[in-house]
Amino acid sequence: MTDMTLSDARLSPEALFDLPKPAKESRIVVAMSGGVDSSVVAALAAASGAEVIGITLQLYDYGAATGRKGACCAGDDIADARAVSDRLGIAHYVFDHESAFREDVVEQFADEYLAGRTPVPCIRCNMGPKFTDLFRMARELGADCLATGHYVRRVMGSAGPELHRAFDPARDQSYFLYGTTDAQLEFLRFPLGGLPKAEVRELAEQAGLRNAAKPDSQDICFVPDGNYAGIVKKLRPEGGAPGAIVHAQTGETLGEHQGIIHFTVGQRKGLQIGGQPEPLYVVGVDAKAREVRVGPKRLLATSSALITETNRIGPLPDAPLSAKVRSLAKPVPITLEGSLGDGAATTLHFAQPEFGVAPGQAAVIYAGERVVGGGWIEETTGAA
RNA sequence: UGGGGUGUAGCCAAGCGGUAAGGCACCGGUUUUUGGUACCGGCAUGCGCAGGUUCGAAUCCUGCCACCCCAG
Repeated sequence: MTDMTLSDARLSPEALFDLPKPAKESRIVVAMSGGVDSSVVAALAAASGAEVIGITLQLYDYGAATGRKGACCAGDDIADARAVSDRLGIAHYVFDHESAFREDVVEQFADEYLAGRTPVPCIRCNMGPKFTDLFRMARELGADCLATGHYVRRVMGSAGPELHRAFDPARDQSYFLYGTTDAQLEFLRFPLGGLPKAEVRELAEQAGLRNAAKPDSQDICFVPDGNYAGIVKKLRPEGGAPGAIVHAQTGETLGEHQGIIHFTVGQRKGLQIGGQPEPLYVVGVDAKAREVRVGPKRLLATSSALITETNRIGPLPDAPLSAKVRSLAKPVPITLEGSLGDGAATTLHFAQPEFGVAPGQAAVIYAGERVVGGGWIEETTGAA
């Protein structure tokens, strides 16, 4: 780690970009958010000798998010991406994708909450603006590949490229990329998937990037100060309509809430119901009745989940499968009932009861380190 | 009106003369490119009010107040 430089063997163009022709004859488009990670990707690409074009998408009105630290793709971030590109001597384009992002990601985000579900905007964003729009632009620019700063690995298998979890499990972002299609994966490169974060920061410093010490992004990029409900209510005021908090077993009304958009299955905090012998968790959200159903933790136990709009990456292996139903979780053993991919609906059975499985979230399916695919959680069945 | 009971933090609640358990809620922190979860920490100079007994009272005594139940 101490002797690391941009000419390190592990950081060779072959290892990082797997180009179809010599680097000197290649053109790499880098998706630059303005953060450290994608900046380092740009630096690595530039060091490979290839022609590099950085692209930054402006996804939302950053005026609204001014002063926010750790946001991606806006304001200072765009300036950072530009400054990094200048320093590296690469071309850099900024495209205004605000309206598309608003339609594909933000509006849907709000609608999901209104329907009593819990969306994952980062996945929608990857499926739409990042891997569809950016993908097309890179193609149009005659690029040989599109490189991003995601912490996942693209590994060549016998049947083509596979998507694998990051080398650094603490950084793995595969949960957010299950929707990647085979065609996209063919063209995509994830140079950081094999590196620990600390090393990436070191590379940023060595390259003299001004955002080397920039905080990691977190929360939702278009939500200033983490108050997602505020955004939803701004877009859909009806989301703040009050309703009852009802005990799922006794039917007793325990309290009132200020809008179902504030709640998600598995949530414990914010119910403001005291005097209970054990904590209460949200076990269901009834959007029609504007009712939040609560109960003890054991009511969260789920034995299976119906997932829809499934995607499969590469062939389904003959190997034990596991799944993550949230970003921060260890994959748990599962079996599938039904086919995976091409948008089919499939039922996923947990070997052991899983707690806090929320409709609207993604279930991402793994075979060991490999991401096999996934889908949106439509409904769940209690283990009781 | 008579008889009985209860009043301890936002809520539930232990304590029964030795200097305020615990749970829920709430707040803060850690973790984290979704929402959450989990973990750690904080949270009554005070026990309905006013007197009294005692070295010492939430705990004993007296009075008052409030609420609940039964009776009529």
